[in-house]
Amino acid sequence: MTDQGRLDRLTSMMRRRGIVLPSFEIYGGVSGLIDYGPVGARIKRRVVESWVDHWTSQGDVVEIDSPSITPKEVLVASGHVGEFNDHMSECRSCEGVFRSDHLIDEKHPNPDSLSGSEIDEVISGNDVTCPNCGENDWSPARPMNLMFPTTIGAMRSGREAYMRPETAQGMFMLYPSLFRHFKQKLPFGALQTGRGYRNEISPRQGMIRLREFNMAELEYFIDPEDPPVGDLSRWGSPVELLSDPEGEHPGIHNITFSDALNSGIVRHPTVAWFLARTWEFLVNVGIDSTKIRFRQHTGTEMAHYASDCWDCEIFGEYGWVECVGIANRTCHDLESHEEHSGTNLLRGWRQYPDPVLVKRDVLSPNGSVIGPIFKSKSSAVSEALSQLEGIPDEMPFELGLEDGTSVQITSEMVNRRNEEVNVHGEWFTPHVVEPAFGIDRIIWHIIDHAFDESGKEGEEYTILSLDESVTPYDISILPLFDKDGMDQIARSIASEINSIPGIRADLDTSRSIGRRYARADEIGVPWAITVDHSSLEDNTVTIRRRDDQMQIRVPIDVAIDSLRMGTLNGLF
RNA sequence: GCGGACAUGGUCUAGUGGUUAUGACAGCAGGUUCCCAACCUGCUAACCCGGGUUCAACUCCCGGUGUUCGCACCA
Repeated sequence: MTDQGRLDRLTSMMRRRGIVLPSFEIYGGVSGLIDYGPVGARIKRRVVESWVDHWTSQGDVVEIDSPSITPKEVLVASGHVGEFNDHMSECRSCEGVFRSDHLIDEKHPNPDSLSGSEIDEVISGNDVTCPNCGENDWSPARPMNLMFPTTIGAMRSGREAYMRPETAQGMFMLYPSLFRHFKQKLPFGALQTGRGYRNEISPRQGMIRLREFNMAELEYFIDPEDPPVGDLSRWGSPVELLSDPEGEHPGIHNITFSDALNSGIVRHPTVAWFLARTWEFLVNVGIDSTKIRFRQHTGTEMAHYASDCWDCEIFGEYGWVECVGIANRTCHDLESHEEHSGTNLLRGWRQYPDPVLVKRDVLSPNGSVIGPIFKSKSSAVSEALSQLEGIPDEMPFELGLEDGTSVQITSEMVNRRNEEVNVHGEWFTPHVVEPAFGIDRIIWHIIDHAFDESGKEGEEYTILSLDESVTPYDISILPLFDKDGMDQIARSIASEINSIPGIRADLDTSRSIGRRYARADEIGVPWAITVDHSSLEDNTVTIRRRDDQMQIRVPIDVAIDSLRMGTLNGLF
């Protein structure tokens, strides 16, 4: 943590200037919910757009968009209903509340797997005392799910559902469509940005822990036997990696991504690629590269779905904060959804380099004999015959059926046949590498890192030195005086600039010019055009650069064209 | 969720059981000013919500909500 004053000034500024404010404030506010105001919403839009661009520019990643409301079955399969569901036990003596599984960690090999009543049995059978007051007087364990429950449809026929705790399930639901879209070839990825909902017990720290928050997640589907290996040599500078203290390379490493992979600190090549691309994104939107580090999860803190996980942490006013999680979710989700839904569409096809000729003996059922004998059971008999591994040498033999019963098969019922087939490939469940971004946390740190109070000529002065890709406005248009024709020129410049797609100008006409520069600097507007008396005579304006307050004079059309082309810096 | 502290214009704040509830900054209108929060005049704008005590509550009490600190929690 750094000095408290700066955090207060920063959050005050963000309220005052309409960046981020508490929601529903006239009704007292709700903790864990925030609004982006007129300035903040533009910053957020640009951060999200940069993020989507960053990943879709890879060419094998597409954007999708799916509902927040998610039927319960989906979240049962994903594990969120079960695992996401911590039990809490309350001490009747001191009213302390504790996670039940933590209380019985040492009394039971796998406390996570227990139901509420089983937990209570373990607690009462083991003389578990309250860590706070030492008493042993527990109320029954209560499940405390962090998801917001809701109902789809009205009345009793409604279907149980939850607000999604992550956007990732949307990508898994759409896997069959994505597989077709990518011509049935891995690897490919899909991403979406949107809201996620977690009913946090006690959200604190402003926009760091929210109950409704903006996520941006990418699911990258790969063949685990042929994981894509990106070119990591593009990133030459070392990055801070804190590897698993229980792993093979414990400790802090200052190392390039490429060396981290080669030395085995990062275990998976595709994960390494996403670490590097994540770092690149963060730096591109203005995160200070010296305040980024990656931390590998230990086995015990890993989410239920992940087999390997790195957090990207960013340092700011709240210390090191996890802003991105990069997880190798393996085949967990797709496999579980296949099982729960009964579909077989969540697979990838692995083509063999050369077809493999497979010879095998099969017993093909003779329907005209089997039918009359087994009647309603006959289709089960045929099915069992086709599943048979290893053909019995002697007839008759006992054939086990799926329902547990068995039947006598005689030689008249089957034809022994020698089958030869060319096998061209095989189905498998793809693995998933997932970078999951907390957009609100990233926006916080972008603004934190840009918030520069170093002052100007000894006076207090703040500049929000945002990267140009995420500023709320691209430029301010300032008539030196709001009269004498300067107002007219300023208005027409503003409207011409605003007609350029994706570029926004802010026209500010009130109070002194210095005050207006200060207002623009405070919210990070990188450029200002000032219309003055000379503009009336020769159609020139001055362009002011936020970061050094330098000014140059150019013709109006040069200013606008350079803004359009993004080449204003070249004029200085 | 527990315990403590706190809650006054947009922001930061002063203060009182009873008169018109401070001040600064920001904002608005006008004046002035030929480029970096200047100055002058005027203006807008607040006691978190609900109960209770009291002749009278922004002030005291209780509850709620929010903020914050510590504990717990953070998949």
